Amino acid sequence: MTAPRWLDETQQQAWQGLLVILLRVFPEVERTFKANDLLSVQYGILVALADAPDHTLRLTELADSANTSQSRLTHRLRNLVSRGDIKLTEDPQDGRAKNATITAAGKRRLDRIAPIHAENVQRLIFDHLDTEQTAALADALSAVAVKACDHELFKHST
Amino acid sequence: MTAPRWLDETQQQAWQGLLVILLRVFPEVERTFKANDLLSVQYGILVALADAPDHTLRLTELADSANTSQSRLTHRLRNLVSRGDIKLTEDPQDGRAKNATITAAGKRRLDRIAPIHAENVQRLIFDHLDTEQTAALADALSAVAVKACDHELFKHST
DNA sequence: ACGAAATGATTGAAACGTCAACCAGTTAGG
DNA sequence: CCTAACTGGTTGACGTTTCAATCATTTCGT
Repeated sequence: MTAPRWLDETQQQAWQGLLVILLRVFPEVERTFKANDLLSVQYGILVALADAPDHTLRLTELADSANTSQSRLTHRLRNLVSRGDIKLTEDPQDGRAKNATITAAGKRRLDRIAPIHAENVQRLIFDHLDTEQTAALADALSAVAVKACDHELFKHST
Repeated sequence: MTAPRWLDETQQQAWQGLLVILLRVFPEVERTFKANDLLSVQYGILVALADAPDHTLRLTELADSANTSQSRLTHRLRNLVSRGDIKLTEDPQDGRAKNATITAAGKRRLDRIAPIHAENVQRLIFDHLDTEQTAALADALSAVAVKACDHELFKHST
């Protein structure tokens, strides 16, 4: 085994910032969603479908778009389907697969909540950053995000 | 009501990055903690105590240091105490309050896991950023974090 | 074509987080 | 003093997340 790669001071500051956002900011965002009978994950699901061609996505693709596990998707889909925000249809090509489609009602709910959510994010995050900081943040975070979506990364390295 | 403050393209990119980190990277970090009989929240608790003068903190301060609610702290403290990583003592000054102290065993567990965690964070986050990006990230995130810890922010504005 | 492996999706149990209600001890007002 | 309001902390119930096990369907190897 080699020497531990400790975080330097700057890295610690960045990591601590992420922790604060995870543990303080996101829960606040979640509370707003809950006040509108939604979870942030469900919001992500609705957004992914609204942006998809034909308002439809195979469940596996949907899970990937919404950054969730399949099982979490199944669980969260339950209420959305029973409530009529999303419709499920079996894929004619592949007997295992299902397609999810956002309904008009689902689209309406999304449109109602989206501006509230946007305001929330502005208030909690971007109101405290100038243009340069925001650009730098987008640059750094998307670099990390791109790699995180390369699933290779998660097959523990040697 | 006024016009919605939609996120511009850069802001969306930044926000999407945060979501990927929340929904993909943090769970991966959490799995590593779990493999060592710990939750990330508990790790935060142990770190806060290890860094505190006398290895001791009042529970309210501990909750704040670890970015958790009091009730979550209580719940997560249970195992840590019963397992001997932390000791609770009643405050002599204030009959309501309690102090938490990290024990030698707790410190040992922390020291065992810290390097694994550091390696994980490097691999998942900082290995994909150069020095400038890391500095910019630290700058922006800590600006957001500082504000998030001003609790005023969370008393929904008018 | 036939069985084995892989894929798409669901299930259920156990652990976790949240929230509101609560208890106990302390502070402050009259 | 005595009670009301407040603070520190705990509890329990409910909904969510995770994880491993499962089922059905499709693909692959030979």
